[in-house]
Amino acid sequence: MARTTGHSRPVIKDVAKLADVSAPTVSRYLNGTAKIAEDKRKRIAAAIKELGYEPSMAARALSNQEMDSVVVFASKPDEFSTSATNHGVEAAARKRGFLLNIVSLDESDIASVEARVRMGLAVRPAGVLVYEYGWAGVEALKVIPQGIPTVVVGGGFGDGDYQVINAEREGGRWMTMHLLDLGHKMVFHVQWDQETGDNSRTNGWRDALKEQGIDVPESITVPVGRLDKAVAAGKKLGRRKGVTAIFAATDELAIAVIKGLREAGRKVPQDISVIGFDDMAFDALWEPPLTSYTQNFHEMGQRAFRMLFEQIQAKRKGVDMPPAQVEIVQGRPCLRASEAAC
Amino acid sequence: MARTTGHSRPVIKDVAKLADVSAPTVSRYLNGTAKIAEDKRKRIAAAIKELGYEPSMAARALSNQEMDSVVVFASKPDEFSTSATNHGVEAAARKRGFLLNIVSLDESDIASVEARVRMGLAVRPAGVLVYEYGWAGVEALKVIPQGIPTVVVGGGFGDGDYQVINAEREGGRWMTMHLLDLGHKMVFHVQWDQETGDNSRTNGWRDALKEQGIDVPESITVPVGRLDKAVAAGKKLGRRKGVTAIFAATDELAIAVIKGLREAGRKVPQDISVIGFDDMAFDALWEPPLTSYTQNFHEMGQRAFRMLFEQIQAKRKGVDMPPAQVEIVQGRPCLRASEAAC
DNA sequence: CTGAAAGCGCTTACAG
DNA sequence: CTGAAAGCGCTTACAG
Repeated sequence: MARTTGHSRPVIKDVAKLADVSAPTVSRYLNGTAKIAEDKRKRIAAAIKELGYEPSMAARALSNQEMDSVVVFASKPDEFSTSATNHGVEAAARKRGFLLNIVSLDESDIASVEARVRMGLAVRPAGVLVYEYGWAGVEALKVIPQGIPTVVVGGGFGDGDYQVINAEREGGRWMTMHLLDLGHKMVFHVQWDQETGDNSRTNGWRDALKEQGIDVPESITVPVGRLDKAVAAGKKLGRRKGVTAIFAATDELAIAVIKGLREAGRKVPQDISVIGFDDMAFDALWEPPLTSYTQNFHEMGQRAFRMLFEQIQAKRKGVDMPPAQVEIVQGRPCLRASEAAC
Repeated sequence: MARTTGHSRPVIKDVAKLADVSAPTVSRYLNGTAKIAEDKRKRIAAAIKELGYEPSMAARALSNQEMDSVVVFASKPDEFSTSATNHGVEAAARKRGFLLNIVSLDESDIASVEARVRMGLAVRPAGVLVYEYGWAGVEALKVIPQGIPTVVVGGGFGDGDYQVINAEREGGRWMTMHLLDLGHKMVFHVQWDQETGDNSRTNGWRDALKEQGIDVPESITVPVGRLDKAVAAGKKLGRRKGVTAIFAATDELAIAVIKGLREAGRKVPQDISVIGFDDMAFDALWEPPLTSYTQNFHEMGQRAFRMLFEQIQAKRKGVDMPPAQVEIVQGRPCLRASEAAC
């Protein structure tokens, strides 16, 4: 024998003995994998309760060849979108008795992405969720072996067979259209200078303009994180003729642009309307209160888990995988007071 | 036999066979638990590499009676403090080959806290971290059995044998002192109407005032989340004689107070200085740029894991637990332009 | 509906 | 330094 046993926590055998049945029967009871005689059911239930028995996930995992858990590979761990999505995933997973492992993919070169994926997979999770908010998610997808249930969260269309994405492009279109409806003849767009996917708010801006037969100008790009440059861009816009409406790709950008506009002597929203995107906590307190668009990351997380769970169940039952699907989670405009009719 | 084997992933036996040694030898190699002849080491290393072998954490956990993982019980999953701390924990855990499980404790009644703790413990994690930013953390602590390595994160002094907390009280003292140093004779304090622990910024405010021999007034409380009430409180303060400096317990509160002050016709910082706490993303963009105080949650998370890991190692080696300890993580003032000399 | 047996992939006391 | 054996706590094919 390896070491002394001295159970501190009850194991299935203890339950079986107390209920006067065999361990497999307890197992079947627990997993609903066979019918159990009513009297035995009762005795088992009572024994579990009396002992405070909780099955060992490790033992179960060893037997099942996989854990009742899912791992999320998160490309931008410090962002609100990530933590809100995580929370949604966790809530949905918990209902199914699944545990959540988080492994972050930030700040990593490609080699390290692979190492982290291997590490996350070492527990043999039943499935994985990859957040494709950043490039690291894309890399992770490449090294995750086939056959393990996967859903891609937050990418563009076509990045995976199973995806849940937010209606970002639609949101951008909506916001732009809103400005157009207010009578503005043109809406300018300021964005960070980084690649955006197909499903981007920026493309939504283009969609709206095209829909109205307006020639789409170049968007104004600002080096990532350089708020001062965004202020400068705002100032420049403020001096330019014919600028009456601006859709900023993020609230931060909107605020910086407003600052620049003021430096150029323009008033918001009287002279120029400015709206943002993301609905950050401070928007309502801003002067003027900033109109924005909110995305429902918590909902995304929940749906992503459910989509993953369907695959997991199909795999466990040995039936066909559900058909490929992409779910789109709607967001919602938050109208405040930073825009006005033209 | 239970089911057909058909190894998709290599197991220790495969490595052993390829390296022409026994499985226990591979195990000892992997865990450094015995000396291995040099030639065998080489063969084993080569075999592992060739096969792309990764030990099964589940099997290991079953044998070791515990998993190489830690679980965090997070009382306020949606807050920045939580996700930043998580990230720090995860980074430190990863270096030790430990996985992180997150179980959130929000929105739960007491009964559900207990169920979640049981669930989190079902994997037999090597240790647990409980975030005591909210009451749920306190409850969780009550139901976590003795003997499992635990560290309390973000509570007050004395909430556990092992704690890491931020220098919040000291931060509050520092901020208040800063205002006093600028020549203000009194500093008022606005806070949310919720219980704050011993280690609170509010107590730091009291500390500073007392230190300077100033009678400590009642702090001004605002119902949680009611920003409009905070604006009203600011307005009231603006009309009151002799108010020259306000330390708001959070940046949101500071901004709302400033709004109220302006409604009362006062200028910030010319007439009245206002500073916040937490250093939120928008502070620098505010008008005026808001002076605040930043806490290092990422660092807290890292230290918390390391403190936990020491206990885990002690327990595994069977040596004495490290002495009880509380580590304090320093924050840092972020001086901007919302305060001025009196 | 139910039990005895074997197996999941590791680790460790035991005996060289 | 190293191997054969037994055990960790479950699950499942097999045979009633």
